[in-house]
Amino acid sequence: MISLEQQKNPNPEDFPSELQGLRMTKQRREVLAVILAERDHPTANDVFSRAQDRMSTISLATVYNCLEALVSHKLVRQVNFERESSRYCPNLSDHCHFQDEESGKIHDVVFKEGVKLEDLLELPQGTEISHLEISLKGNFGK
Amino acid sequence: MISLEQQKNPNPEDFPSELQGLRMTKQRREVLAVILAERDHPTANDVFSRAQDRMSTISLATVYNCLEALVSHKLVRQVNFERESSRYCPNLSDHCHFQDEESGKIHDVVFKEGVKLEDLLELPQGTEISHLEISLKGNFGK
DNA sequence: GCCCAAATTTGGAATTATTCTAATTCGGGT
DNA sequence: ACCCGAATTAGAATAATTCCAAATTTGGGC
Ligand SMILES: [Mn+2]
Ligand SMILES: [Mn+2]
Ligand SMILES: [Zn+2]
Ligand SMILES: [Zn+2]
Repeated sequence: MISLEQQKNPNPEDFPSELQGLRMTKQRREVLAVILAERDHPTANDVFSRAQDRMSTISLATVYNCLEALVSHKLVRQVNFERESSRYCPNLSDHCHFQDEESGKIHDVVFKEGVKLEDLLELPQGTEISHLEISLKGNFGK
Repeated sequence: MISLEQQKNPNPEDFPSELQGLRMTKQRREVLAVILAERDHPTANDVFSRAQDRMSTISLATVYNCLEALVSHKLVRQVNFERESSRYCPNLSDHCHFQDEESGKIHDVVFKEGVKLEDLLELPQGTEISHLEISLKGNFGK
């Protein structure tokens, strides 16, 4: 059993045949490997072209199917900025996203330790949050 | 000079001919009035049909043009949830959005007083934030 | 008021990320 | 090896948004 969390160059072969209750098919394995291989935030198309390098027969529809399966089983995160195409993130730890307006690149931003959402927002009590997305845009000082 | 902030039934006629440096054309006035008339978060299409009630000749392209003009001049906020179509918000005060998963409706959520972003996030120093979007999903307790 | 250039509006076509469809292939269990 | 439900595939469909080029409206100068 491997730790997917911080492996540098994951070998798809090493993934168990099931993760989080999701059957690891050849294609899902490949898509997951592609995402885990880099610390960036590729679009579905990026994932598609990277996956094609090692599996030339994979289809874009399959990449979308795999991404949706991986996201719903919480093996990767989906990241949205305004109306841009979705991106996919290998980092499962609690974090949010900052887009550098100059390069368009997306960076992970970690929450300070011990901060709770209720400390920040006037939420009507009883509210249950199932999903939270924080997205920042800006630049790194002049 | 009127206060747009909390007017209940704004009369487009009352808007000055220029706001925030934006020329108030008939159509922009109408689109703005539609958005200010309710405290909800209509889509471009919602705005289009509401605007058509009083201005039957307005076109969807124009609604999109007007929305983009109003948003960029900060007379209206644009709100995004995942890949759903954009919504538009009349509330210019500092707040974020909660979507009730049962009804799909979007509610404004106010920030607690005195909380600063830097208190929450490990931002590399020097970072300048030009845009921030916080979106929550969930439900109101069982 | 009239004229002009510039800005805006308009209908329709184009774009494009994503989803859908229906047919084919795959794979684990027998 | 055979079966059956699940997964993959190519291609068509969808839908929000943007683009385009023509028509209209606008404000400013005369
Ligand atoms: Mn998300
Ligand atoms: Mn926004
Ligand atoms: Zn990330
Ligand atoms: Zn709002």
